[in-house]
Amino acid sequence: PSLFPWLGCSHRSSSICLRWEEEKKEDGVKWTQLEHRGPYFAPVYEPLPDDVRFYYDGKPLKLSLATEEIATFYAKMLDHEYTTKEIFQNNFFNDWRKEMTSDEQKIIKDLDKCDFREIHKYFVDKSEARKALSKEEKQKLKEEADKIQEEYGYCILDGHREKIGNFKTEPPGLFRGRGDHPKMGMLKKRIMPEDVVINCSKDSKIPEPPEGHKWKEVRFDNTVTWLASWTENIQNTLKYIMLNPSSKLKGEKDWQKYEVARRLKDVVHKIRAQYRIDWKSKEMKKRQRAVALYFIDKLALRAGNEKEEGETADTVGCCSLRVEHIRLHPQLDGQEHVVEFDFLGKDSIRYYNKVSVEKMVFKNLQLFMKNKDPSDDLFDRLNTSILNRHLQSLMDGLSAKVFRTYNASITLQEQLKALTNSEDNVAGKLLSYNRANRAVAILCNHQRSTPKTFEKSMQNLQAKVRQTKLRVPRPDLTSDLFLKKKKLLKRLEEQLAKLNVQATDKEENKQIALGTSKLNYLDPRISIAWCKKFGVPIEKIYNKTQREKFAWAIDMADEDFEF
DNA sequence: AGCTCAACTTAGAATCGTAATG
DNA sequence: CATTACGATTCTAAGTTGAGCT
Repeated sequence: PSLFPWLGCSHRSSSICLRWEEEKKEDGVKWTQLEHRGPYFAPVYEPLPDDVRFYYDGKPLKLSLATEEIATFYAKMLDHEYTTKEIFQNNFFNDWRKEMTSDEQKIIKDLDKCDFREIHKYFVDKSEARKALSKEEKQKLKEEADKIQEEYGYCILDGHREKIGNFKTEPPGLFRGRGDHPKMGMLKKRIMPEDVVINCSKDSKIPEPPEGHKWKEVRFDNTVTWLASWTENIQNTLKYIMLNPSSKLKGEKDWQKYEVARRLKDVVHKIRAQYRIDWKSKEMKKRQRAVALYFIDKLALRAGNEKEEGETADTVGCCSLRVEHIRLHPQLDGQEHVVEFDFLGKDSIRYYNKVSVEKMVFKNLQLFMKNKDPSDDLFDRLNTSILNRHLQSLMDGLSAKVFRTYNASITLQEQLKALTNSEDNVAGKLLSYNRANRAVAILCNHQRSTPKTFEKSMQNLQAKVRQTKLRVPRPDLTSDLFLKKKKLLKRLEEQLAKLNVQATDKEENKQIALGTSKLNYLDPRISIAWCKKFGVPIEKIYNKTQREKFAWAIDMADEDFEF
């Protein structure tokens, strides 16, 4: 039986199977029934034992409960790099002082005189103690967590029991922005039921707020998919409780995303031809649009919205590139018309690339940069809204990010075709798969910091390779002795090959994160078709969670699937 | 056209749990 | 059996998009 009966077998014969689908919803309507228990709130603050003290200017100082709680947030982070940063310290201290009693404010005036070390040690010990718990005690904790998950972790959506993605409110703490964030260290306040808006269906069992509390609001909006929301106090933006990726709602949306990208495949040649023509347009605006689109298409850059200065880290995408982010080289390393990109993108991840571009693009860039300061916008006549409006006019549903999805998926398909050798064993095929995946991750600039244990674990692996090599019997033994060892030889050679593959894969993966593209950019049907075609079990490619997320694709893709 | 904002997807780091190893 | 290593999972920040307003 199908995991996704509502999908029917529409990929094979949509007209016949429509009857399996649920009642078609009106435009914008996301559900007809939604019932849940509301968010699970972060545990209340437990005061420190009396023997764990905070010191000011060398002397112990008993803090009020609220002040102490915020002190523990800082204390817990003491050995993190964040606490060495001046902005972090200042933001923390400002916000902390705001929550102090007036007596405390009179005393605590200098963060440098605050000694959190005893509190820090208390939490380190506590976490050690947790790790050292007996099997039974750990089991008991696990059961308690499972019970909460069971009670709050699911909702009913249109008759199906669905897993919720994030059913807990975010606990209070100190804001940890990425990169050079001006708000790092600010106090993230505790979310109370009075901050929370509940969304559910009118006729469902309305969730009860915790004893003695009220919800901010209960609404019945079936045009949105969230179950609860609140406004976060750092950036003053909304946070939502939403469904898990394994849910039908998210799955269908995911499917739809890849179908849009597949439609782009049909018109991308036309679009490319058009932007080449537009490079010569007499309208500056059109030229900028055409060059930006070329970057988005060729380099898989993000759209690049404008950001409010001073509110977030200074990062850019395509439309928000500044003159200082590129350098033009008429010649470089034997190539012509080279553009050197160097900027911080999403999450302050550096994008560095040297690309040889078409002559017309190069000339246009020179033109766009003429008489500008380094801090001026490269595309001063363009923004994401203009670009996306244009893209929408070229194809229904087309926006800048569709190019990332399209180029990622088509690259995976092409690379799999080029790299897979049907003669290889499963390990060899998996290396090819990972390499194809890696080509996409590199295209999308999905980086990670080299794992702390990388060098060590690489050395361990190399040592293992050496050991295995030593055990391989040598043909210089007398020939019948050698023949007897043939079986062993074969086994060891296989093992050795596998280890070498592992080592290669590991090294190539040092600073590349494969997960993001796998989860968000690669049409899962490509991978599933590949698995089926080459006899690789799907579990080798997708773990349990991933198989749940991609259930829709596992259900529909056969080995002939073409993106 | 430009601005603001809600709603949603995408992202790497931190933490957790378990399998491999000694 | 204890420790380590690593994949899985959780967490929540940081993007994109388009609607609605002026």
